[in-house]
Amino acid sequence: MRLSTRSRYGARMVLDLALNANDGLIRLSDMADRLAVSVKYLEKLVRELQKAGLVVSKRGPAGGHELAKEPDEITVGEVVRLLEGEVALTRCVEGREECEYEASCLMHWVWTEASGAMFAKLDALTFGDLAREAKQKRLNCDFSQLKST
Amino acid sequence: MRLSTRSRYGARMVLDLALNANDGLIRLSDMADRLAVSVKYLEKLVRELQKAGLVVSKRGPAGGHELAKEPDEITVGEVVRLLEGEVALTRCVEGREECEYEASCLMHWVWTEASGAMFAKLDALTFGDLAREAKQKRLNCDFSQLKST
DNA sequence: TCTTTTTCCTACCAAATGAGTAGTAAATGA
DNA sequence: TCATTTACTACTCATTTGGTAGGAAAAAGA
Repeated sequence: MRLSTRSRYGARMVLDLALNANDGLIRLSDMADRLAVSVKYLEKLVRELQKAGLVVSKRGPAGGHELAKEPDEITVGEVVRLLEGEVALTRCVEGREECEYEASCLMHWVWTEASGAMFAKLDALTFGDLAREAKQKRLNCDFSQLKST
Repeated sequence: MRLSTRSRYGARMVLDLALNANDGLIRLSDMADRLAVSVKYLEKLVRELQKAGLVVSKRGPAGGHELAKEPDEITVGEVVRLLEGEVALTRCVEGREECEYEASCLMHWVWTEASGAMFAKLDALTFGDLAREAKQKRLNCDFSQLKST
């Protein structure tokens, strides 16, 4: 029951874009530096954010990426749901696949409740909130120094 | 971010033991029938419940398993934590491994909050609660019929 | 004591998933 | 045209998950 690196890096990336929103388009190579994640991997993730309409990108020199919406309009839950392949605690809760046991299955209800509680938290939190928090606490959210240690 | 079958089957098993507590020792083969899971796999899981002091077992004819505590004293969270290898959303939150980024990492806090919310639910729910609920709703929690369909 | 029934234990295995890389094509600005 | 940057496809490799196999040890009854 681990969040995949996809969500974690993806969330870091959206936060990075939110924090650096004033600098215009952000290059992946810069983000890769700050986030301590390979360019190639971020590339993969950013395209998903893009397809979901969270990020817009531009190619060529002076190209890069930026958020397509206000940070306050992007929730953490949204990003996690997007990048995390399997978003519910159990397959049956997700509703993709039907659960033959559902009717007689009490546990089904338990898992639904539990993942509901988690997403309630994540959905209530926007990247605007996080960006403000980071600024207030003077967190630069730059992992590049720490990388070597 | 999926619960493994270990937790799910494990929780089903504890619930089964709670529901059939009056029948004395429960054999794995019976549970395997009701839960629609192989004996071999349950065997593996029950031993972990046992080592954690949730279940006591006896060998030989008329042997079997039973809960070592009252169902009301076993929470769902406890069982999940036990059987789920990785219990926090991220490795760093779990605290096993130290997170070099922790200090400057806002996301760290987010994941902590989210998994906290989930476990708050799971920890608040005992198998006693579930057993009463099942009885009240007349759920027998027997998956054996459904298996074939 | 012998047999049967049950749990206990150690390996092993196959498929899926996760995490990431390689290589190339397509824009774009100078 | 050339350097730079994203876009895309395909592949790889290690780890995890979800089991299975085969037997050993205990216990109860005949």
